[in-house]
Amino acid sequence: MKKYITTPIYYINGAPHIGHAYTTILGDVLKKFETMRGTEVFYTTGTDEHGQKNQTSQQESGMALADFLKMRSDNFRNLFDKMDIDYDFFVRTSSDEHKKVVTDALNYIYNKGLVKKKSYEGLYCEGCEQFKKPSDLDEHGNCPDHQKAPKLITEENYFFPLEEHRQWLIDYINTHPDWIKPARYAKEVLGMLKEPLDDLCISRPKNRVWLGVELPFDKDFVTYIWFDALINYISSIGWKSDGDNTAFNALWEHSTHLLAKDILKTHAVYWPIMLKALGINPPEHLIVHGYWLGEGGIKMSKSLGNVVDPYEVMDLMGIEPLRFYLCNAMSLTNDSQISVDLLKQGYKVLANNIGNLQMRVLKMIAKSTGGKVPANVTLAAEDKALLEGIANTFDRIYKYDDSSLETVSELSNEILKAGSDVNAYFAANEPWVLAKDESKRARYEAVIYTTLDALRLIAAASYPFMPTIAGKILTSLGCEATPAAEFKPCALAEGNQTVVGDPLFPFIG
RNA sequence: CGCGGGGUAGAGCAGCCCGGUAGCUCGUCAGGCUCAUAACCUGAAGGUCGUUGGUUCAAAUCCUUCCCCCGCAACCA
Repeated sequence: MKKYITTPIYYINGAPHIGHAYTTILGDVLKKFETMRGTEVFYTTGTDEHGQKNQTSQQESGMALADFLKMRSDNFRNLFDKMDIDYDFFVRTSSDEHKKVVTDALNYIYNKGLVKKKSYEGLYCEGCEQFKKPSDLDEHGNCPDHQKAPKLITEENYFFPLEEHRQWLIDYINTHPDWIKPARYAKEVLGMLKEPLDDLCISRPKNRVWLGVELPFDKDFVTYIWFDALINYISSIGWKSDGDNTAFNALWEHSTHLLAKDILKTHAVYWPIMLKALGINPPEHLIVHGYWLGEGGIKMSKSLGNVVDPYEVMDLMGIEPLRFYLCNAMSLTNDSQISVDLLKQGYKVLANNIGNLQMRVLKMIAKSTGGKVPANVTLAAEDKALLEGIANTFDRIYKYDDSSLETVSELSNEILKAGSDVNAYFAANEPWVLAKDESKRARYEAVIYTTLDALRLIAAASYPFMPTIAGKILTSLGCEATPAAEFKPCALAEGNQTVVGDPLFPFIG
């Protein structure tokens, strides 16, 4: 089996922020988790480069269109590269390959008679360059952002009816309780489906918006940006409107879209209905997460000074501790707070629990045995219980049927708990006292072996979050740097040469 | 009554579905240890679990009243 994991494609009319970083990191962690347990993963991310705002920004920039789009897209790609994201494909909606699939998909539904043209009358705010609903306006009927009355305009557009599929979608959600995770977001979608669905407007007249995919059946229009953007999930893995889709189907069958809650409706309502029209099943899972809020639990904003910049915090603590922190701290059901103080706090826990544990045991053994892992040790019941407890916990998590937000959250928690347990074990057994008494040599070696083996298990379990650091810990124990998802106690080879290196989590103040 | 989520020690969170001595991390204080990265271990202080009423032998947990915060309702992870 091969799995397909996607992030949303990011809208390039803005700088990458911690939320983009998080979603993309989450996908990478899931990919590494799956890969470790032997499941191949095709992981995609990319950029959404069409639409009115990009068009306006490009014009203001004075740059050539292709250069402008590449520059903006690279803002994202460079961040992901700096974060060592192991994506398999980076999709750009401005690419010919993607546009062809959008065109094919439009033709496909058009030829099936699923698109209708009608005139649309609405209140259009020229400042926002958007249609406004009456409920969007203030008490004077003005646009709240521009303090101006919107104009009533009429324009022809192409529409894709959704309402006839509403009951099907409700039934689908009710019969597939794992489709949208966590479950609270499935509830939210069911709420959206209580009211009839308006037809989805899938076109924009070129005189307003020209940056997009031209409609194949009417050259005066481009495709609505969301219709275009969602298609990336199938264009990235080679869907064809006519032709052999064997490879596509195999991958699509185990597909997971990661997304934040703000784009739930597009992914859980529009997208499955679009797919249905194309004769494609819904993706296997939607994994939805909340927002990162700034200090005080309020939205990040530059004026409040509570923005957490991904580059800044990466420079502060390193990408891998940041990955661990974000996966550990994101709430399963709520928005989560993030600040430099909280990040430092999370880093400190990692450094003290795991970094310090590695250092204390390695330095001790370097003095007593020249760094060799003790051989022929006899473990006490307490030693075995500790190792079995840790191994069984990780083994259980790594054998879950699915991997999701809950999985990475539980795994990260158990890693920290194991670190605490081993530190407590180490202190309780006082190997530094045992070392001074030659008659207690056997016990000393058993305690050291147990601690080293526990550290091995913890490092292996940490691999999806911190591949390089986990690899360094494993190498320092004389093990392979790339672990498999096998969590057996007492599997550390006796006689391995251990090496004391530099601190893996240096003090950051 | 538009939909959904939240309100638990100074801070950040878990527990709530399947009622039964209120838990974790950070911070604070005291003690211990000295192998180790301003580290580690142990203990303590600190919460009437937003509010009202109810069900129950028993409610953070179930039902109910009200208050507050946040998100969504064609920008944005």
